[in-house]
Order: sequence, then C-alpha cells, then structure tokens
Amino acid sequence: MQAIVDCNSFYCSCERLFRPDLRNRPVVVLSNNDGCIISRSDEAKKLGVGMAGPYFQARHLIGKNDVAVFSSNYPLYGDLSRRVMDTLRILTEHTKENRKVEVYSVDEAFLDLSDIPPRELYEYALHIRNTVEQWTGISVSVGVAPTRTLAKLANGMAKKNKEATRCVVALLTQEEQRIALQQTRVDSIWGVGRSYATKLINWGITSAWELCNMPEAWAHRNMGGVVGVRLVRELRGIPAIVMEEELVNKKMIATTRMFGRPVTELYELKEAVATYISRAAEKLRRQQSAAGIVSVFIVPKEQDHSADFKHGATVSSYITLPKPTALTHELIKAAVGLVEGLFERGKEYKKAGVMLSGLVPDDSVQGNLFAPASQNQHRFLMHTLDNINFSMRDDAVKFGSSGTDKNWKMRQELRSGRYSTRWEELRQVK
DNA sequence: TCTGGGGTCCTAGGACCC
DNA sequence: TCTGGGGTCCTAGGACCC
Repeated sequence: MQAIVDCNSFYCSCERLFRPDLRNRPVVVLSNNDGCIISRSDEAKKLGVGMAGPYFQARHLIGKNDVAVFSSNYPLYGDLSRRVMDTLRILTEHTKENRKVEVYSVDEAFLDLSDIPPRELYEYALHIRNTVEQWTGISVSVGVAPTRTLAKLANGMAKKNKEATRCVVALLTQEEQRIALQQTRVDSIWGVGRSYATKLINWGITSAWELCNMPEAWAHRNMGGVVGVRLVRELRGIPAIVMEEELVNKKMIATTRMFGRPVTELYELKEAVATYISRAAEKLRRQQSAAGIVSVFIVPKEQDHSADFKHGATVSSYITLPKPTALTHELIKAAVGLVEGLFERGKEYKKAGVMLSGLVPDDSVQGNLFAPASQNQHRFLMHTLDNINFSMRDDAVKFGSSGTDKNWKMRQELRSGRYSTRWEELRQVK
C-alpha cells in the first residue's frame, strides 16, 4: 500500500503558525509579483475565493471579508517543509528499508507502507497525521490505497471532509475503491488536466469509474500513449507509477520572473538576465553539474488582451556552449549575448527567464590542456561566493552585471517575516 | 527500369504536476 | 491598471546512418 501525506493549505498554515491571531480568519497567499492566489485557507475557500485566480479579481471579495493577505515567503515555507519531511522520516524509520519516504513537492510526500499489516493501516496513518501536527504545527491529510493515483484520490476525499474523516481516508478493498471512483469526477483525477478533462467529458466519460473501465488500448490511443495506459491501470489498483530510485539531479534548471513594472531598456533586461543566471548557476553548482546549453526568453507585453496571457509572443533563443560550464561569468556572457539578439527597441517587456540544460556532472567536464591555470581559481571563487551568499544573505556578493538598483524587481509588498531562518526576523513575544 | 527498412539521435511542442 | 515559477515525461517528425 501507498500513502500520500499532503499538508492542508500549506502556505496559509505556515503563515498562521506565527500569527495565532489569524486562526479563525480567512487567509490567502499570493504568487510572486503578488499576481495570483496560490494558497487559501478553508475559510477563504468558503468565501468563494478561487484557486490560482488573479489577485485583483478577488480583491473586492477579500476586502469585504477581512481576509489576511500575504506575499509568498519561500524561505519560511521551505524551512517548515523540511521539518514536516524530517518528521515523516523519523516516523517511518522502524521499517526495514531506510528509504520509505519520497518527497514529491514542497508540501507532500509518498510513503511506502507495504510492510504494515492491512488491519493496522488506518490507525498507522492517523498516528502519522497526528504526530506531524503535534511536532510541527502543520496539519496534514493522508490518503492510503494500493496505487499512487488512488492514494491521491483518497487524500482528496479526506481534505474535502476533514471532520468526518479526521483527515485520513484509506481505500483498502475493491469495494471501497469502486465507490470512491464513482464519486470522483474525471477532472479531479491526478494526471487528468484541463485538456484531457474536456476531451473525456465530450466523449461522455464523466466519472473516474467510467474512465477506469475503458480498455487500455483506447487509453493508449487517446490519452498520450503509455501515460494513458498507466493512468487506467493505477485507477484499477495496479501500481504503474513506482517510487523514484533516489533523489536524482535536475535535468534542467530555470529561473524566470515577471517584472514589477514594464521594462523598455536593453540594459535593464541584461541586468535581469544576469541576475537570473547567477541564481540558476548557484542551483547548478549545488547539484555539482555543469551546463552545456544556455537559453534565454523575454516576453513582450501583449497588445491584444483577448489573447491567452500565458501564450504571449515569447521570443527565445539558445546557444550550445563550446564546453559545459558552471562558472557564472561564462554563463552570463552567453546569456547577455542572447538578450542582445532578442531585444527590440520600442517594445515593453513584462517577463524574462533563463534556462540551463544539457547538464552533465561537473567533475566529468573534460579539462582543456591549453586552458589557462586561472580556470581552477575561478572554480574556487564560485565556491567562496556560494558560501558567502548562503551564510550571510542572498546576493551579499554578486556580479556587477546584475545591476544594483534593480527597479524592475518583482513586487512583494505583503511578505511576512522569515521567522525561522533569519535571526533578525525572529518572532518577538513582548 | 526498378529505389527498403530499421535504427538512433535530436528537437519542438504538448500535456501534466505542484 | 493588476494574471507565478519551476519542473517532468512523452510523442512526432526530421536528419542521418547502414
């Protein structure tokens, strides 16, 4: 059996943890640039605040109902996430194999419960739920089932009805699974997004149970080949998605941001791109990789507002480096060159991003016999720079090309303190 | 005159996730 | 006025090889 442990309204719960006065008040957390609503407390959901909707559209509702609003505070959420995951690891340590927890995202993890006797599963899950809340202050929901997709489905049922289920739902028998599938709409299955949902409904398939009964060949033809087959099997209780072998390195590293205001000058775009590259290069070095391909994209402000804003007229280009590198200045040089090619005078830009791909392990990078000895010093410099930025504060030391004013930076007007990772921002009680 | 078939690698783009 | 950011996997199709 598999379990998925998923934090309830995670970002909102994190904010509330340090603001007990908000316990019964509706809370929402905004995306970067204060653009969209990405987390809502139950009270906010009840008010009808939509998920992932633009903040400005919900503003009226929020103002009228005394909703507490926060910009996202990733240092805080990251730290609390680590505490929750550590707790899960401790709770599952008694099992023989050491790797029973697979962190799936910042607020959820899969647990392998194959060596827990079926009769004890529900109590076991409940114990996990209660202990995580007691130790970290974060409340979670747990779904238990033979496959990951069914576990997700169970988790959704637990979240929907917290009191009755005590935030734990286990679908252990075929009978329980059938009823759950019949009650679940096809568009809330894990792995069915907007586009497949529309297709399925047009075909007259509206419940998860109906999809579960479609032949595999049909799923292969109509739902993305092997992906569709796996999905149908998972619904039937046949595991088709398995635990990851181990934490693997990323295959691509991206840093992209909206600007706080429209940007018209080339030098500002270059500063932004150099800043993003510095970030991405840090991530690159953290996993001891080097990048062989640098891509850059910039997004002009739409003239046509009726168009889908996510599919604007993005312009992008990429370059394959002569040799993979993890050195920030080499990556910046490549990226800045690309921006110069993409930029058009007279246009307003709202977003830019960089991507590093073609990643290889850094130690496997072929040394060049004729490279100057200074190469190794560069490497040492990068290491020092990362250490300073990690221990002091972000960007304490940086490259001049990143700019100093950065008045294009994103808006983040409502951020709470980084209570648990910065001494200066420690919460004070009188 | 008749001009195959199978394999690999790469890229672009679609779909999904949180 | 104001719509996030960072990933993954898969497929199709083209280029190339023998």
